[in-house]
Amino acid sequence: MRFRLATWNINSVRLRLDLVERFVKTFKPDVLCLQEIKCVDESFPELALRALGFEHLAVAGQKGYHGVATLSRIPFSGIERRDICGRGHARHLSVTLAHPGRNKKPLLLHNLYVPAGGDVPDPALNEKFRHKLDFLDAMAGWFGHMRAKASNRMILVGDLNVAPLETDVWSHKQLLKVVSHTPVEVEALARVQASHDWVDVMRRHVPKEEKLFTWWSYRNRDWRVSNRGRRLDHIWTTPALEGAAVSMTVADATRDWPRPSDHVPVIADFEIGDP
DNA sequence: ATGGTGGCACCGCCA
Repeated sequence: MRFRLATWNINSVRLRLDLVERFVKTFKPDVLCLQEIKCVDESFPELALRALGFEHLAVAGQKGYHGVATLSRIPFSGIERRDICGRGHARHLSVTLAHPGRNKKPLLLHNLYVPAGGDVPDPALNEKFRHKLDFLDAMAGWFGHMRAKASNRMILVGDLNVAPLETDVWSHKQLLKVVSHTPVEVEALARVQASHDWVDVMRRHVPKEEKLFTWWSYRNRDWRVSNRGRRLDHIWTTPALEGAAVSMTVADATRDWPRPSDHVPVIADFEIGDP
């Protein structure tokens, strides 16, 4: 089973439908996970995306904010939306990809949008930061609980809104007190990662000494020159799929397309064996 | 030390 998987925080799917079309025609993903679609299910541009070849769609929308969607050329079953922190936000969607192989072991794909967390990195002063930490803890608890079960073939993608490594930000020192790179968030994300022994696919392909970003603020005029980026978007797999991601690309060319998202897509090619 | 931009819904919130 071979397929190309992409994840992209699109920052309004309706406004940037043309960018999605251009991305799909250029990079030809088989499965595309979107975050921040910013629309309710009813106004999701399903027909236009079906026309691009994605016959299988799962949408978890919400009015105005957040929202995730998973589009696929590969059939899937078992769509699940999970309200991870109990606030009614649409921040998670998982689908079970059908495996054409003989053993048909399920492959569970999680699409996540972790709360950004506001500006003040203090849970006592900033409820949004509190929510972010709670959300990450809930993720760790949930995946830790799942660990006992048979779900050993999972992929997790999305905007996790945390840049864990020093080289995941343009300046480790200058961002230590900036939400997305504070030690308390990095530790919380590390607990999520440890909860199911998740493998950081992007860093299996790019050494941790090298800078690697997926997001550049709209406030930086010349984003490529100043290069004040962060790696907020991630692709993880369970250890059973370690090595299945044979290549990885950050499609940063999209950041120069007209009216871009502030995030760029991350792409991984998977080759998954039968058992 | 500050402010810089963008989307959606509504006269601010969230990123």
